[in-house]
Order: sequence, then structure tokens, then C-alpha cells
Amino acid sequence: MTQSGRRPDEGERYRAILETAARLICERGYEGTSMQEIAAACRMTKAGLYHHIQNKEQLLFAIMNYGMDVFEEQVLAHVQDVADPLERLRGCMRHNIHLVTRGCSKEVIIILHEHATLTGEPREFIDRRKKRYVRFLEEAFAEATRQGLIRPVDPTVAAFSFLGMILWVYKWFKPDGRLTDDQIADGMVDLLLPGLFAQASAPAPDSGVAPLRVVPRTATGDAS
Amino acid sequence: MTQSGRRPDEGERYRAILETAARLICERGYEGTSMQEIAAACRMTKAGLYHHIQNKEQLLFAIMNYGMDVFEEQVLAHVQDVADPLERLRGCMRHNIHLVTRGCSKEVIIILHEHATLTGEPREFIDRRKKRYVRFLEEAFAEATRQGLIRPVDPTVAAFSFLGMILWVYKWFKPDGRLTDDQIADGMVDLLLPGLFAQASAPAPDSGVAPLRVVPRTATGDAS
DNA sequence: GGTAGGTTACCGACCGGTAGGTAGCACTGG
DNA sequence: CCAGTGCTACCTACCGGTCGGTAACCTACC
Repeated sequence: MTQSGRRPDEGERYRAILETAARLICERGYEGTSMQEIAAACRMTKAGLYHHIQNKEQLLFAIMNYGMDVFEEQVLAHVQDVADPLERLRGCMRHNIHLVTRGCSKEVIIILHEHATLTGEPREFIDRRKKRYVRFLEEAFAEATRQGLIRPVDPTVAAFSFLGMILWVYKWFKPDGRLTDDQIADGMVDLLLPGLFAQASAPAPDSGVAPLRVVPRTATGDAS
Repeated sequence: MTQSGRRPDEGERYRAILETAARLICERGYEGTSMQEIAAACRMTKAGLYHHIQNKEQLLFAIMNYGMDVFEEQVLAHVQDVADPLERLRGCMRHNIHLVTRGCSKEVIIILHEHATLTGEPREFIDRRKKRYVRFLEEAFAEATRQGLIRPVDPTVAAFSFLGMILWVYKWFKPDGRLTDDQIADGMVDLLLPGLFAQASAPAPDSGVAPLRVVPRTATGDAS
């Protein structure tokens, strides 16, 4: 046992700081959280904290990037290779809602809430990462339309509606409320997707296949 | 009309302060805006400003209440007497999206963004006003279900999905983007409501309901 | 093995600046 | 006169950030 127990291994220590800071910023907002408080929560002095980070803005940037990593790992990675575009959307909805409701990643909530706090290049960098997800969703809707799985919709409006539904959840969800996150996810899938299936007379735009597979309605259960 | 020219008439002056403060707070966030800046924007000193308000928190509370007044006047008042629940929802969507996209009421945006900034009794008071709207939407969905206009859905999930779709808009909408607010409103109405029409049982329920023309695809909008 | 040199992680004290808020005086119109 | 309104001047507390210094460890070389 030379030094395995000791030595927090730099990167690990840094990530612990990010997570602690994220917890506070998530609770009190970026501008509402002082570096003093963050340092204290890390059981350090402010000067000690500044040994690890450059400044407050860069700290927020690092938190957001970490949050995007978590998102890509916990949502995108599970769905990006799914062939069926509708199944892809269903997976996104479920995993993304879980990411927001189970409070395991405060960083993600910060990305959602502090959408206009960063400026300049860091802001653009995060926006570019977000935009990739929007494009991914747009493409799923467009693909589903091309395959005649759903009636034609504007992919951009569809993508942002999709996002609004599931991300707004962070503003009202209470873990001890009457609705569980699974009920919300099922309810939202049931609300949006079945309504998009190419309806009776709607002719498939470019023929191809129009199997019109109706996905079983997952019981919405009691409203509770 | 005794002295309409001079004398800003108290209440009017106060409201001007609320609107100026709202503009700043909307741009920079509540914690990110100093009383100094607000006073300067009102062409006053800080002490002069404090003659009209009690403190910063009460100012935010007043702004939010004013925003709720505007909302009720510009959205609720137009729809609350509509008999058909689906028409009611359509009206909500259209008016509410306009309220968010046309930047005429910064107060409303502040209500959306600073959802957790207030605490204690003021927070609960605003939350109660918000909740009334949620109940109003839930009731519209429940009524539409009872009348067999739409297939059964969980009213709570439906109401919050509805809200998420239209309120999330404030985070990504750009007035000079490719999508106009009308296109977004039409697109979202088309996305959510037609898919709810009772497909299995009820016969075509659209008595007075328009065919709901699909919005033309407008290439891509811009993300946030 | 001992020690010199370098590095990492952290601290106490402090910087200039600004936060929210207030006391007291001066101007104004009625 | 006086109530309403706004000002100058000022308070204390705290902001983000930096300074010089140091305890503890790692490595290298003799």
C-alpha cells in the first residue's frame, strides 16, 4: 500500500469539485452562488479552490460540458444506433426524462436553466453541442416522415415541441408527487407519437412502405 | 382629464418602473441585475428608486404579479368563455405563444425563467396563480375526453406537455429566425391536437373544427 | 539511505469594486 | 405650508480574484 489509498488523482478531485459546485449552482442559480460558498462546500478556502479552476465562468463552462457528456452517455448512446426512427424518439423521451427527474446530474439541469448565462465563445461551444441534439431529433422526425410512418410535420417544430415537453419537466416535477417519472414518460410518448401515425386517408408521401404499425398504447394508468 | 399631461399619476410611474426593471432583469437575470442598473435605466438614483419600492425581492414579486395580470388579460380572457374545450386549447396555444414570442411583456418571461427565485409566501402566491392555469388546462383536456372529442389521456401530463411545448419557446425562439411565431403556433396545434381525436370510437368530432391545414415545411430553424 | 529540488494542494490575508439599503436634505407644485 | 419626490452621501457586507507562503509528498542523485 504505497499510495493507492491517498492521492485523489487530480482528475477525480476536479470532477468532485464540479459536482459539488453543480449542486450549489443548481439550487441557488449561477449568479446567486458565491465562490466562497462553493469553496466551503468543497471544504476548502476560496484560494484553494482557485488552485483548481481559472475563474467562475470557466467553472460554469466546465460544468456544462460535463453535463453534456453525461447526457450523451445516458441518452444519446442508448438510441443513436436504433434503426426505427420512432423507436429512437421513444428511447430519447424515456431516457431524457429520467435524466431530468432523477436528480443524479445537476449539471444537466444547469444546462437547461442557465441557457443564456455564458457568453462569447464558451456559449457558442455549448450551443453547438445542444444543436447537434436538435438536429438528431429533426432527422428522426424527417426520417419517419420519409418512411411514411407518420403524417408530414415540420421537423423543427416537432423537435422543439418534443424538447419542450420533456425538458420543461425540470420546472415542475416533484419526486414525491403523484406522478412518477415513468408515468410521465409513458404519458408523453402516448400523447405525441400515436397522434403522428399516418392517419386513415393520409397517403404516404413517397409510397415506399407504410406498414402503419400501431404501437400498443402503454396504459396511462391512473391520473393520480 | 384634469391633469393628464403632467403628473405621471403614481400608479403609472410605478408601472413604468416595473416595466423598465423587467426589461433589465429579463436580459441579465434577477441576481445578475443590480439595483444601481435598474435605477439608472429609470433615470434615477438608487435612493430615488427606493422611494417607490420596498426592496429588490418585492420588486420581483410585483413584476411577476404584473406579468400574471398581463397573461390573464391577453390569454385567459380570450378563451375562458369558449364552449368547445378543443377550441379553448387552440386559443390558449396561439395567444400564449404570441405572448412569449412578441417581446411585449418581459414580465412573463421573468415568470417563466425565475421560477425558483422567490421564496416563502410571495413564491407560494405566484405559484397559486400559475396553478390556476394548469387546472384550467387540465379541465379542458378532461372535458374534451368526457365529451368523447379526444381519446382518453392523463389530463395532468397533457396539461404540462402542452405548457412545456409552448413555454419552452422562450429559450430558443429568435424573432429573425426562419420560423415565425404564427408558424410555430400552427405547427404545435397541428402536432398535438389532431393526434388526440378519438380514433377508435367516436365519429369525426370536428363539427366546427377546421381541417387543420398542415404548415408547409420551412427548412430549418435555428437552435438555441 | 539521505537529502536536495521540484511539484501539488492548499491557506490566511488582502485587493479594488460593488452589492443592497438608508439618513437627511432640497426642490417642486398645489 | 407641506406632502411627494428625488438627490447626495454614506453604510456594511460581500463579491470575484490574487498574493506570498507552506506542509506534504515525489523523484533523482550521491
